[in-house]
Amino acid sequence: MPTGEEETVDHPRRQQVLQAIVEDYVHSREPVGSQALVERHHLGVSSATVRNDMGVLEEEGLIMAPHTSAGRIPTEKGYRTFVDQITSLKPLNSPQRRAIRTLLEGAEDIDDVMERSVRLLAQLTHQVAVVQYPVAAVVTIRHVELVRMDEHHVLVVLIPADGRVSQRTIALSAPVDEHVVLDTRARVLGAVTARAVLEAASLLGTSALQAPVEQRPLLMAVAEALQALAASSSEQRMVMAGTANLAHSTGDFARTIGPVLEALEEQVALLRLLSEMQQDDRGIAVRIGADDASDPLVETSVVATGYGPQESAKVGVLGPTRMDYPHTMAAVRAVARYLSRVLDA
Amino acid sequence: MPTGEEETVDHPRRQQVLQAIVEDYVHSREPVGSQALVERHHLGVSSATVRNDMGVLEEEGLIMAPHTSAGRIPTEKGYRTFVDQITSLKPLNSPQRRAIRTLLEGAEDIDDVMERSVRLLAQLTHQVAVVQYPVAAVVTIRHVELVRMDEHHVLVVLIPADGRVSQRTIALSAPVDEHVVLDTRARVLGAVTARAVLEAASLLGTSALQAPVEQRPLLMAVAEALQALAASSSEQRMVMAGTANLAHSTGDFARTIGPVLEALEEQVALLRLLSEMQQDDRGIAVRIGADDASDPLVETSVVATGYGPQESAKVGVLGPTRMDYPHTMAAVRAVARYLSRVLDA
DNA sequence: GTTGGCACTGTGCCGGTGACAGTGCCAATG
DNA sequence: CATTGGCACTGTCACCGGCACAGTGCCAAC
Repeated sequence: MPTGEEETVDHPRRQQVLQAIVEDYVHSREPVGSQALVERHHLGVSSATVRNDMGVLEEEGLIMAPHTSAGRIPTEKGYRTFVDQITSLKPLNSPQRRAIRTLLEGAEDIDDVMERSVRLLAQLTHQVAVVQYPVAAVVTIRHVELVRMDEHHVLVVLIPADGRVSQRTIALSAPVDEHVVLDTRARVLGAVTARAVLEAASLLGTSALQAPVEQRPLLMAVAEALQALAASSSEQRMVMAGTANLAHSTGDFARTIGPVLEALEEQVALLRLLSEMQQDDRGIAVRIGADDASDPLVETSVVATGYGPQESAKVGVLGPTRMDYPHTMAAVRAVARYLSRVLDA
Repeated sequence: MPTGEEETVDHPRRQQVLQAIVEDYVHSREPVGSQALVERHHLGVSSATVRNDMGVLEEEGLIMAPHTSAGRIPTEKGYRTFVDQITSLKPLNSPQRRAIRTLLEGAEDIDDVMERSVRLLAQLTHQVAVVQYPVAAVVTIRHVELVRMDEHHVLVVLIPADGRVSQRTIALSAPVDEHVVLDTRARVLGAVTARAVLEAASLLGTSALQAPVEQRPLLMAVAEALQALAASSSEQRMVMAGTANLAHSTGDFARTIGPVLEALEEQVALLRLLSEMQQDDRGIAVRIGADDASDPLVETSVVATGYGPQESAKVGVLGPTRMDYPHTMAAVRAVARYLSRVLDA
């Protein structure tokens, strides 16, 4: 990096100008000019000086002008450095905090908690909110129920101690009798109750060899099912709310709403995206725009953070790149904290 | 009704004109004029005659002109009579039928069936599709599991014979011990297994009186929970897909997309709407537009039908009033039939 | 009842014009 | 050297008149 050119990062006023541009643009949705800047923010200089600074900022690729004689709007890189220079998030105001507390503490079960959190976050940020179900830690099995649906299908219901019930249907190539299912059920119950899920799965696999031959296929299948349930259990589930907020963002974004909605329906991809995002030192991950234009999430940003055990489950917000980052980050963090607290209790 | 005026319903060519207008408008999204009409559809008359017919249709409120010298577009009432005059739905073409069959028959469990159906229907119609979970008929209880979460909360898991597992957390005012939960669990299991859900609930309520006093509050609560589960079980759940298709509908509808998305998130209201719709003699219910403008679903239509036992669960499609009704109706009916078949097996 | 003809009308599409906002540059200043 | 006021330059937008166009409504004729 040539030392001859001064970096904006080391130039307080230019930083301030960038910040002012971002704030004004986010709030007005219109390109912001030098004069409007000196009026609204009391930087102690004239508009000409600001123009010079804006020229430098444009060279650095932090802002751009839609056309020759218009104001400037932040680029993705501009948002990036704006977000990076935020050191402290101002906490939510007390009515909002109270809303979070009363809402989340009134929840009845885990589904209710998820539902309420995601709605709350959507309302707080006026964006699309997503909350991933917390990962089931290593929990012990409370009960396993086998239900014979027809001669080729048996339903496995897994009830762990934490109440996060899950189920899976297994298909058998050979028909299975009701009494075989019942016998197997008894054997399974005896073997796995009070054990950890994964441990139980392998245990069943080996114990299948000592079982009567007619139970073996079913036992093997149950072991497999348990393994699958343990692996892909509810951390692959998520709830979402506030998609209607996408419609509020006018202008260009209205044209990108289609791809975004599609992306939101692909929950698998969305979950992957959330878990791949790297949290920064503030404990919040912010993804701004997309690297290539083929990405359905062009012009949209994601603000996310973890919560729960090891912050492994994600809670996040998705909206246009032109969003109120400080507020969104504060809201996401607040909801994540309350979620962690509620789940811990 | 004055016999002097002839009703369009009894006037074959006017019906034909209405039909042609609807078809052209749905496909072109532009007001359709008299000349274009005689060119594309071979009605054996001149454009002037068609103009006369259109005049009558407009008087009857079936079509309207956006302004003096433009073509006509159907009104909601126009769509209504258009839909009503459809007597037979032409079945889907064979690739589409094959797609339905292979997709639905490859499903693993009930959730998978729902998920696949709704995606399929969305893709088939290019609209938003919704599928309600089939109502649990009067099924017998396979198993009930009680899990003590903390001293004030117990999770009730209900496993009916049809595999439609459901759960509910109950809150107790007085703390409850682990061994009380276990004892109660045994009592509940003995009392309710193999009984119908509702029957079991009332049974528990009465038998609570003979139980040890420390079990009574829990027993009562469990009875309540079972009752609630039976009433509001999974028929209150639904899946949805294709919201991105809302964005494709350009023009005015783009402005109505916000309220529609909001309405879609209010699943309770949506389910109520679906079940309140009256199926006609073809077995399909079509709601066109909203009666009053305050309804979020202005300019949107719903095509729905029932499936499963007594056609009690609903499957439907939601889109702009300007939609391809015959095709949508055919697709909805086809998916509903395959759903009924798959669930029956 | 149907048809050709014709006047009428609202819309969309130019091309031109003026107000406006905001820039870039320059010369002057501390 | 950073800052400043001044000024010419330049895209955008809104407005306007004219014009082609699509489509209607009406009428007289068949």
